[in-house]
Amino acid sequence: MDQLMDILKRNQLSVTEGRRKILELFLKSDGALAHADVEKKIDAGFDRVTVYRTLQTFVEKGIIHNIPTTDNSILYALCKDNCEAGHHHDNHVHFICDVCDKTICLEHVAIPEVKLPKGYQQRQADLVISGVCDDCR
Amino acid sequence: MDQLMDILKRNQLSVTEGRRKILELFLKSDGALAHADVEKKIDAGFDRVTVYRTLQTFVEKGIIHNIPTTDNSILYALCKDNCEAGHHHDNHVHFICDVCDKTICLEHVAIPEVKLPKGYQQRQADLVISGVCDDCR
DNA sequence: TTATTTTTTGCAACAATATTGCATTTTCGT
DNA sequence: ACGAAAATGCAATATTGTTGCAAAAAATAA
Repeated sequence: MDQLMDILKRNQLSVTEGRRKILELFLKSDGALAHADVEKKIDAGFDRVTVYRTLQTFVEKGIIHNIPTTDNSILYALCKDNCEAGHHHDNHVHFICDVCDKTICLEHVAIPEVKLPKGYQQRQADLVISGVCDDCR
Repeated sequence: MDQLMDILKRNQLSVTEGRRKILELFLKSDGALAHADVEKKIDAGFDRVTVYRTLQTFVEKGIIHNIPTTDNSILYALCKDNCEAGHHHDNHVHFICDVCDKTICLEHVAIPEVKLPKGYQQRQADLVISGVCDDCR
């Protein structure tokens, strides 16, 4: 299980217990995670600040990316292709259930091209679909 | 200018100065507004709590809706068609500029249908495109 | 390995944002 | 105008995110 270390090394990050644990959490959880989720699901007692900084670092390095939400929370999800820092062309489609609040990533769905007004340059596109998931019907 | 009163009445809301002012603000500003924007742009000194509650009420009534963002802020925008409370089929496309942070609503762009997994029911779809706007190039 | 440098962490304090209860005020229907 | 219902303001509280700095851990060099 050196996948964790690989990812961290590749991104020139020191390998620490906190980073390993958080990264591991993302690797084994299919959905997206909010800051609060990360804090809860990690048994070890890491400081809130550490979690904030770790997530921030991961985003900067392009290990994870954040997903738009309509409530004021930030959801983070793993970048499957571990894209280069700075330019993530992750065109993700996410489904948020109104009932159970779970967010899942629809990986196989592609976002069609959208024609933007003149002069607008697209970097990233996120499609967020909300409704009721299969479990909550 | 009884458009304001009309909207409020239609949604069974008492007509108060705060609600009129806030609704007016949305009507005359083309883009989306955050809570902070609303507070700033209203000259009258309304309590923060009132603004929170008003925005919440407007969302519940379907007068405004909120736009997904990747930072942890909530953006509100007017529902053009003043849809029924509860079911807003507002499939909005929004563009967020990475530089100036402005959010604009691309009204003429439609979100194509997306095939969801079995049992999933779509209520709303939001496409958020980020990049650089024409002004910031 | 040990010593030195660099990075990360935890703590504490702080700042910003959002929520709740309750008394007062305003609006609405009669 | 009057009484009932709804909205507001205030204070207190909760939640969430940030910053500075000293201690601890990890990386680098010898």
